[in-house]
Amino acid sequence: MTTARRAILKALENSEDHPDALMLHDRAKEFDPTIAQATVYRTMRLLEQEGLVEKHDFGNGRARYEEAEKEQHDHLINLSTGEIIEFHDTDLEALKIEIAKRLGFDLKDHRLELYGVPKE
Amino acid sequence: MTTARRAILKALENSEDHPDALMLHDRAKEFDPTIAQATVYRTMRLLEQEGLVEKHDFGNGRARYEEAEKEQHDHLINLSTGEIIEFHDTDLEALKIEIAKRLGFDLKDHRLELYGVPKE
DNA sequence: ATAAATATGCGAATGAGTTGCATATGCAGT
DNA sequence: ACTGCATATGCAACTCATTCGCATATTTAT
Repeated sequence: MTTARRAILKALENSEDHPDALMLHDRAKEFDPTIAQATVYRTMRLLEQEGLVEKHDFGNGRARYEEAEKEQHDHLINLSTGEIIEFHDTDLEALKIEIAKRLGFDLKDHRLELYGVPKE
Repeated sequence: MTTARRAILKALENSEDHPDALMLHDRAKEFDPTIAQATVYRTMRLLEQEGLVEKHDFGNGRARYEEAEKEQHDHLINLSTGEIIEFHDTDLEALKIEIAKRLGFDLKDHRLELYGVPKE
């Protein structure tokens, strides 16, 4: 547990917005001004492997991260603002498992993103 | 309509396996041996913009393509083999739209991939 | 406190995809 | 078919996110 890692973890805890590696680097600098980009990348990879963090690709070139804790959820991206909204739907979860089963598979993972614009 | 583009289109028609740009380049060489990578990339971008092709990211670094025609479908990736299976589920479609609506959005696009291993 | 193990910073390397530019090609209009 | 011009191509150089090598610094086990 190093200064750099503590800085990254704090930056992550303070972030509610699915930050990317660059944002995390900036935010972590507040707690460890000398932290390097490479360290952020290395640490995020580690955290992801440990299952403490989830990595997402919302299609903007950079990977985005969030703490892996809360109940399973999916994301809706507001195409007008880029805002990311989390949602959870039990029917949807069940349906995903059911579809995989129907195709002869055990569902191990999945990725669902909805892209939408605000109504009217 | 150039030789290079015809080659790429033929390569694409002959491909049932969601090829990436490298695979398409190789396959297009059969019809135009001097075709360049850059041309494949440029053409795929064009085809995607024209809506003739869909670009997917199945999480292996390279974008994968398929002709945009058939009815809307999602993908299940067999984690054991890398094979990509297409499926369509009406309930799922309806549910996605319904969830977006519930959150106050009109669904414009979505991305769903299931990752699974063969049962038992 | 010391040594062995691990993490860091830096800059260089990677790899997918893009781009600048000079040349080649497709496509009118004749 | 022929000329002109717009567009596409090949090539090599470039971008940008991410990774890596390595010498040094920090942790952790002893």
